[in-house]
Order: sequence, then C-alpha cells, then structure tokens
Amino acid sequence: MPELPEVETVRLQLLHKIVGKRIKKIEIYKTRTVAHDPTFESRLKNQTIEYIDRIGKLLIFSFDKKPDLFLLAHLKMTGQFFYIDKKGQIVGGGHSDKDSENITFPHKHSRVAFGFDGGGTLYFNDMRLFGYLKIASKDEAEVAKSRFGPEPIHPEFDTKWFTTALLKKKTPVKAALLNQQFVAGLGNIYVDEALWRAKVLPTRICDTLTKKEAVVIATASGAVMNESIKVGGTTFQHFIDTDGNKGNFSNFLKVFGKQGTPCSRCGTIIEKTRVAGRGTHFCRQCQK
DNA sequence: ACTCTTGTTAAAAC
DNA sequence: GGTTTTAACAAGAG
Repeated sequence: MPELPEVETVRLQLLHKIVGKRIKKIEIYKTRTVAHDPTFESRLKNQTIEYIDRIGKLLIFSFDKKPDLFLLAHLKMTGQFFYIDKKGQIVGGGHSDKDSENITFPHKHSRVAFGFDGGGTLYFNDMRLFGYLKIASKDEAEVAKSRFGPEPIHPEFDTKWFTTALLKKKTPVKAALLNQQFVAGLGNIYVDEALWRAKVLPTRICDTLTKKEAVVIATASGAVMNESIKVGGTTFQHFIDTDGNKGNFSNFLKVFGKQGTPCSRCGTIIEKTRVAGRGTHFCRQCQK
C-alpha cells in the first residue's frame, strides 16, 4: 500500500533515473490505465522530463519547454514504477510481490512502458488496475493539487490550524487522518502507527480529543512518515523501491499487522478491528 | 466458494 | 442540505 513515504521514495529515485531523458516511444498495454486517452502517446512523445513533484500520494511529472503539460501518476493500491536501463538491469521502482531478479518486462501486470532515448525503459505496473497515468494542463494540475490538505511532514506544518480543525470534527480520529483533503499522505499503515505513538485510540471522536492530544497526533504523524522516508518506506505486502528493494520501515512497525503479539510499550496483546471501513490495529492498554 | 485486503470517490444514508 | 458512512472498483491470497 503505497502511502506518502513510499511515493516519496519512488519520486526521489525516479528523479535520479529519468529527469533529462527524452521519451522516444510509449506502449500502452491497458488503455484503462491512461483513462482511455487516445492522445496519450502523441502528446508525451519526444518530450523531455524536467522534474517530478509530489503532493500527498500523487506524482506530477513536468516537461522541458512545455509549461502547460503535466503527467499525473497515482499508484493507488498496487501501482509500481520500474526503470530498466539499456542493459536490461532493473533500476526503477514501486510495488511488487515477486523477487525483482526474476522479473522480465513487460510482464502480465505491465500497463504502460515509456522508452527513452539511449535505451532505458520506465514501466508502470499495476496488478489491480486502480492506479492511473493522466495528462493534465497547468490549470488541471493546479486543481488536482488543490484537493490535498497540508502534509504533516512539512517543516512548517501548521499545528495550530490542525488542532483547531481536528477538534471540530465529529468523525473517528482515524477517518479524519485518512481524509487526504484534510491532511495529505497518511494511509492505513501510518495512521495506525501515528495513533499508537500518540497513545490515542483510532475510534476516538475528534471533538473529544484534548488540544494536547491533537498536537501529539500532528507531531507523531509527521515523525512516523519522515522516519519511514529515511529508510525507503514500508513493505507490508508488495512495495519495492525503484531498485527492486523492499522498504526497511517494515522492521519499525509497532502496531500495523501486529495483532496477536505483545505491545512493545506495555506488553498487552495488540488487537485488530474495523474503523472507518479499514482494518485497524491498536493497543487498548496504552491508547486511550 | 467465500472472505479479506486498500486509496479514493461516488452514492447512499443520516 | 451539509455531513458522515457505505459500497464500488479489481484481482489475488488465504
């Protein structure tokens, strides 16, 4: 499940791999992935990748001398980017359930391939077809960006605003944190981890939280994602980075997937329930 | 064969 | 009628 730290891991690696490269050829194996856009190849062909930005879990590619052309990419559940250089060696990344050494491309989950001058190829793979690649104008890209709230990892994240806004909500705190329009980047894994760190139950209704708890939730949300980015994200089921490596943050998870095992803080058995329609992990002893 | 998995959103319920 | 919850999407694992 790629969340902000996994998407950021992919972005940082792709910056090194494909910025400055010119798209020579595009193959579309599944038109659904490009929203059945018949102009997808013709509009991107011969364009040179200028930069790759990110907001929340959305990647935004820009192109040299094309100020009104952007490519929006969302990995959703199982999307992954793989970059293979001209020698056929895997250099790129995303989300997979197989050992990278044994993969040949394209494989049955490859949806789009970008061939670059010089021989490198970027594959977009997506088993469950929820992910998408979409061309956008500058205005459309701005609209897409405007749908995201601020990111807790930002050094100037406005904790005061967050606290005030959070305390007005009447939803379970987990639902609020999963809402990308409110705050961007958290998904099921990092919400559970952040709430465990903050010692707050995911079921707590926001307007029953104290200001102090809200501040700790903000701090924990940013910290858990920043720590994950430093070690290349979390691999729980599928995620692998642009070099085919698994994310090391899996080793630091405290509650996600830990049901039935003792809480590392107090020894109480971690439980799993359903909150906001999602599998939710918590310690009933030290989260209140 | 049936249930469970999740990011996002549209539809439904409140 | 604005807010909150549920279902749908897809495909695979168990």
